[in-house]
Amino acid sequence: MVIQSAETHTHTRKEQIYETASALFSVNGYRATSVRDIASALHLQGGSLYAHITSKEQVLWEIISRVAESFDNAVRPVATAASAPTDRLRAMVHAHINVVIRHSSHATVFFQDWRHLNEPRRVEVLALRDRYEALFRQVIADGMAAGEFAERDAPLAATYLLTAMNAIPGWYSPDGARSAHEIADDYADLMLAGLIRTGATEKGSTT
Amino acid sequence: MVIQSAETHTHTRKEQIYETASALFSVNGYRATSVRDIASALHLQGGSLYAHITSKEQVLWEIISRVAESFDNAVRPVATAASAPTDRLRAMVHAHINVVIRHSSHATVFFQDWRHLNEPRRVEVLALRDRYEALFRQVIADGMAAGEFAERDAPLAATYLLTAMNAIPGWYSPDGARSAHEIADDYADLMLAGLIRTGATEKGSTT
DNA sequence: CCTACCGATCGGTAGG
DNA sequence: CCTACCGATCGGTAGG
Repeated sequence: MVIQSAETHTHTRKEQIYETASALFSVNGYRATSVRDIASALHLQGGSLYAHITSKEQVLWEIISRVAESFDNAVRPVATAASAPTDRLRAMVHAHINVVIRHSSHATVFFQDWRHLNEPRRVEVLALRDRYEALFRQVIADGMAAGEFAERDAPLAATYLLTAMNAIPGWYSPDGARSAHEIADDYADLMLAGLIRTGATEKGSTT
Repeated sequence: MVIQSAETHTHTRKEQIYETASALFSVNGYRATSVRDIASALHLQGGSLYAHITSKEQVLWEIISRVAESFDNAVRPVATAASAPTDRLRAMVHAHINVVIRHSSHATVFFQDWRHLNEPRRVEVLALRDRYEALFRQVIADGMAAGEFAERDAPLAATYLLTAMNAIPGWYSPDGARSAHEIADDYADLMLAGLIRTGATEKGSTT
């Protein structure tokens, strides 16, 4: 076999189900996608899915928990690196946007359908999310403590940045004019300019 | 009768239905909210709603088209004012965030459930939205042409700002530490700092 | 993995 | 605005 599948672990049926479900959920939403929609996209009968899954909600959980882990794996290392806050934040923006675009449909399902998880999992994913977003709040707070960033509301700035990045799958097209890397650069520029101390050289800021 | 209703036009049954539906859609989503959920929140039987509405989707359309109009009414006047781009953009951010917070549930339904509109309306709301977002793209482009803002990707900057503002109902709480006005101020500051020409006084920018 | 089925619920209507 | 109902579809299961 010379040509490999474009997807990552699409060899097993289980993985195919997750990929197909993710694609359908991301476009139509979890509640508007039936188990039979997923099955027929795989040329299966409705009930046949249950040889591989235990419930529709378990599929949702699988999609969401996996992409949550991808975000953490990609961003936590650069967030906790030894470099300056400015450099760390720029690297985090690149890492986050990379995941958001590479796992576009999974990320969309995460952000749009987490409400439909049942109760132990719903609260768990919110905790994971908060723990992750704390990485951004922390770097911004670090930048202020180090004097690189002006003093302002760090959690609000983190939310501003994160919500803008998380909306990218809603409008991004791989055929569009801008690559993921260019978008990440622009977003980091816009954010950093808003944070960095003006008149950093301490001359010429006496307007 | 001394005490008035807290809601705006809650006198007619139709308006009560739209308000109730908006509250339920915004929390659980359009597809996860049944016509009977709306009815029972109003202490009615399921079928009784159809004395006032023609379909569930018409209710969705009413909610979405009205809040879309609210956005336009609030922002278009300040977007087309005679003032400088910097001042106009700041005023637009305030006006937009005001609508987003004052009509929180309607705005959430707009952003999260427009996909569930049927076809003539779905494309219509997308056109309205694009026409509206063009106001932001235009002011940013104006600011660049006037030399107030540095040259960059204006549509991308507009998307960055709009998506961040539109996510506010997802985390904002009226009991929280920050008022709508303070959030608008901070968001405008963060955005404008990212756009405005550095070293505007043309001295001290020779790093 | 299929056929055939389960009870529950969906949006909507008739007829008052 | 209610009672009673419609056909369609839902997530999930039995038994092979």
